[in-house]
Amino acid sequence: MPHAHSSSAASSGGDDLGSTDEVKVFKDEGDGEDEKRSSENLLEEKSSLIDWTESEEKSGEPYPGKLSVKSDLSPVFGKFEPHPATGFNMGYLMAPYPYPNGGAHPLPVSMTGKMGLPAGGGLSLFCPGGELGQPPPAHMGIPPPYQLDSKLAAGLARTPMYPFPGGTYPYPMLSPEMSQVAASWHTPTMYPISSAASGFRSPYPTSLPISSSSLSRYGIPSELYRFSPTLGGGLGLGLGPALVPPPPSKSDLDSHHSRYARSLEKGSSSSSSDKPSDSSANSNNKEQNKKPHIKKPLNAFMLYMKEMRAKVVAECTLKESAAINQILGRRWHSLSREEQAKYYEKARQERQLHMQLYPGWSARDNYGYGSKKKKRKKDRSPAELGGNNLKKCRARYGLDQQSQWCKPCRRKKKCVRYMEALAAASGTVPMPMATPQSPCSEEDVKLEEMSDASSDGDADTPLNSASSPGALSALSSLASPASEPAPAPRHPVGTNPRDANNPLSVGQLTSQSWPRAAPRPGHEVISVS
DNA sequence: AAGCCTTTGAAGTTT
DNA sequence: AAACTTCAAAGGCTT
Repeated sequence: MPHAHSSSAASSGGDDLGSTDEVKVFKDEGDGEDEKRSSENLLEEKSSLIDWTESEEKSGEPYPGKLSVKSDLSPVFGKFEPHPATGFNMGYLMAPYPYPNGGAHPLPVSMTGKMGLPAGGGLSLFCPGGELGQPPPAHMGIPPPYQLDSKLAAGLARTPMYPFPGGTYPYPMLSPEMSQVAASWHTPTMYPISSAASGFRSPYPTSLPISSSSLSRYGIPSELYRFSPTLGGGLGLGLGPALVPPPPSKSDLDSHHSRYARSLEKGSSSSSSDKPSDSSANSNNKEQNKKPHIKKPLNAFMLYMKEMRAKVVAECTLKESAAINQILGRRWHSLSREEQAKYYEKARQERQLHMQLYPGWSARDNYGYGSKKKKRKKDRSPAELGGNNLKKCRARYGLDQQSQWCKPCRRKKKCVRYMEALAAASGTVPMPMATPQSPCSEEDVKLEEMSDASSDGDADTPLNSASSPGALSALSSLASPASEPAPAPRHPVGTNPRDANNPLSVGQLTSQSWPRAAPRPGHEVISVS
């Protein structure tokens, strides 16, 4: 992520751990020190998380003292210290960081009323007890745009797909240990589960011992490993070569690769992935065109997303992956280090297993896979980007009468939602929500453009001019209209954003995934005329 | 049908 | 070395 790098490089001395960089993005001049401390803490913590797994990997000594959570060498990977009823697996059902207003969401009750949302308790904005149970960055003072999806509002009545209340675990017959495993099964069941034969689209229960989940992902029948006396128990210890069962024969792998590749081909649904090819000629062509594709091992966040997505979908009534991913990104940041460590460790094992299975594989192999790789923004010509940006911006003012969104605006929904958020935050009468007559406002357009310019990393774009102290304030005024009181301090003094006891800190911590429309330094507001 | 969106992280490439 | 890019998952949405 270019913006991540740029910001981290500018502020953290290059220790790019990705997720913390933008914590600084919204910092106030006044509390820079605190923020710096917080951010450094984050960097430190996160890097220690990584070091922790890496050092273990290198030393062969399991978790040399940094964390005790892996002291249990149970065959069930991920058997960390059990969480209470609101622990990791289910903890998101309860807002871990209650809002000062006592509600389950960050908006004042009065504001929810203005937004036409149910005021008070039970149902938080759109994501009961879930992501939206976490405070937004204090500087915003408004709920995340995705909360304001009109679709979401329409979906408020949706029955949770996971109706069991927190604390009532759906697997009462299982031992606590197995319950944890079962919990990890829970999410994947949200997805269509292919047959074992089609295991390439397996539910991939990432909390399961890697022996089944990862193997199925890589197309290796778990049966090959299931009875390994070492693999499961070794998971917490890292997978030394001795612990890894002999990989399948080359023919096995080839077969699996092919299946895997087929099942993962863009456009081929999981349901059809294992059907015999209707046309052998077509099949052959495809096979020729697209070499067996060994996918990258999932990183920690991907594993987390895979595990949590369905739950978020169920809770928030959102279905769009982009919005879900934003939520998951925030949740990821709100995880404790132990919780994140679980996923870092899983990811490490994923990589290790992947290495064992595909010794010669390189991520490079997948570059440009299937030639599908779209013409990314940054690959586009200046004419496509910078040169036309202003035109695009102008075009954004045009209305698409058939659509409820501005047609030229890529993040249409967000535009509308952002406007709604602004209206709600300012206490003004919201503009018509998501009606065919609702354009993106100028402010919205500016925010979108700045966001685009930033994420595009397009230095030639006029929007991406040199950084200016005025940009932040200008944007601040956009996010927080003049009629509104000044936003809360972005970072409370002396708080560690990672500190779960610090309710405000979480939102700041997660500001990276917080609204794309949010301002970033280094981008001036320019008027689009 | 192909690509976008959106997230973080790993690993690759480029500067 | 730092910056930048690609790709992992996901599914609704747009073109």
